[in-house]
Amino acid sequence: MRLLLVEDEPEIQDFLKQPLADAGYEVETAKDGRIASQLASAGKYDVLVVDLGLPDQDGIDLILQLRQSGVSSPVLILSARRSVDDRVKGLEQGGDDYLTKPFALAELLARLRNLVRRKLAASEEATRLRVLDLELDFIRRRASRGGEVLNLSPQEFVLLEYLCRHAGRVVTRSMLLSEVWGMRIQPDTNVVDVHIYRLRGKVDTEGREPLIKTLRGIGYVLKDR
Amino acid sequence: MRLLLVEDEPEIQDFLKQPLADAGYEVETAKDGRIASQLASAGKYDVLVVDLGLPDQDGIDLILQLRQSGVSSPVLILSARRSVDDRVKGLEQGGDDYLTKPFALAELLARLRNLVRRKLAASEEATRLRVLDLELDFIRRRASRGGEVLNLSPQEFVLLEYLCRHAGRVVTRSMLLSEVWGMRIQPDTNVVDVHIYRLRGKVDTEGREPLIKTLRGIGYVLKDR
DNA sequence: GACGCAGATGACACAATCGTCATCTTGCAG
DNA sequence: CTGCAAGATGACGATTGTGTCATCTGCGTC
Repeated sequence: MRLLLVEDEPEIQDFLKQPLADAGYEVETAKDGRIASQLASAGKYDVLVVDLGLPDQDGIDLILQLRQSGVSSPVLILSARRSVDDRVKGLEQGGDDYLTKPFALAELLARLRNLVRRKLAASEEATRLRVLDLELDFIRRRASRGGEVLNLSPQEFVLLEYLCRHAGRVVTRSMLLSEVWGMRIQPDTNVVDVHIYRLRGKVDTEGREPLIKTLRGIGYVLKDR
Repeated sequence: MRLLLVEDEPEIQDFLKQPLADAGYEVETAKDGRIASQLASAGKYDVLVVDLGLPDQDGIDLILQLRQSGVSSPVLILSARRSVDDRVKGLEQGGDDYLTKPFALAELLARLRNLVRRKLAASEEATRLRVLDLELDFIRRRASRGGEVLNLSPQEFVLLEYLCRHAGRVVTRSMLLSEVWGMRIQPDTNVVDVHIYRLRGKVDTEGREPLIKTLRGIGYVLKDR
């Protein structure tokens, strides 16, 4: 994890640098806003620690400026300003967390870990979907069951995605036709049946518990437990 | 935004409920761990506010339990326990933020907004990619330029994705062959050239500034500014 | 300015995907 | 138990996607 520490006081820098490194961060430091801007725009940091009291610029302005130029890494603000107003302002203007000095090192570390963890978790959640032993990866457009990759056609993947997003709930033919196939009007067709059939051939292979259930006269359900 | 407030003291509940509603949250409340578990597992909340001092269960245990059962919404801990140890423990065991009582309403609101905003931003970032006026949507597998949707084949999409993820940097043929086509050994082929050609026909259409540049003898670059 | 080669382009063939249809199977009502 | 209708299955043809090859173009060198 790459971390940018923006802090002008050498004592605090020294106080933080080693423990942060011990905690597994690759730490780089900037002692004023100008340097921080340069570093942050160039390198990709996983998290930033910003002291508000900088010699050349207000820390809040620095953060606003970074956000403007597309830096979206989480920012933890470190500040001697303890008032509610200051805290609220910091949190609203692009800071993701706010810690007042004096602070406990352990708490700083815990909060940093959290910022990073939250971001990873959110990405993970947005790009993957799991239903029982079924797993969809939307970035790679790959599905797997029990760890084994399924060789799905594009359409099959979309169909399975829809089923997974509605796992445990009934899905009718007309829902599928309009949502997956984008057919407003629904002519006499059995595309859905055929695709479900093909999908079953790949997902519910012999020896596995069948996940795609038929509800006669209604539609289909994907088992979710 | 749906918010679950887990708090046993009626005064604090009352104190918070209206302001939270005013801030735009649909608030539901639980006065002990059991009720909170039920509600949280059933409904999808965008954020949880949990008081640690519950009558039937320690709040930390509740959070651990929720995480276990797959609830991944961000949690803000509210607590009278002010020690560093308590705060660190709360933050490490599944809490995403920790506010000690007494607290300022404005700060609670600011921190809540932050939790939600962060999560949305991270999802957004993970599922979309923008390079100049080019935009890729990985969930829908759609690319657009200047708002206009491009009709790309699967392979073309993957190629464009690779170019975008390396925008501004040189991409050689052999990089593309191994990363996009998965070819370890690289026979004499011009697939890359052909696909770049086809991609250009859709991305760099007439009247637009060409984004896919050729570096003779080296490879290609996607312009990023 | 001519030449040579990297890259662009156009045409083709093969492969994968997708929707339709005809037929078979099976759950269920009577 | 029987018959029917919903759904499953198998096969086919149209369409689209993808890689190869032959040829053309134009950049950079001499």
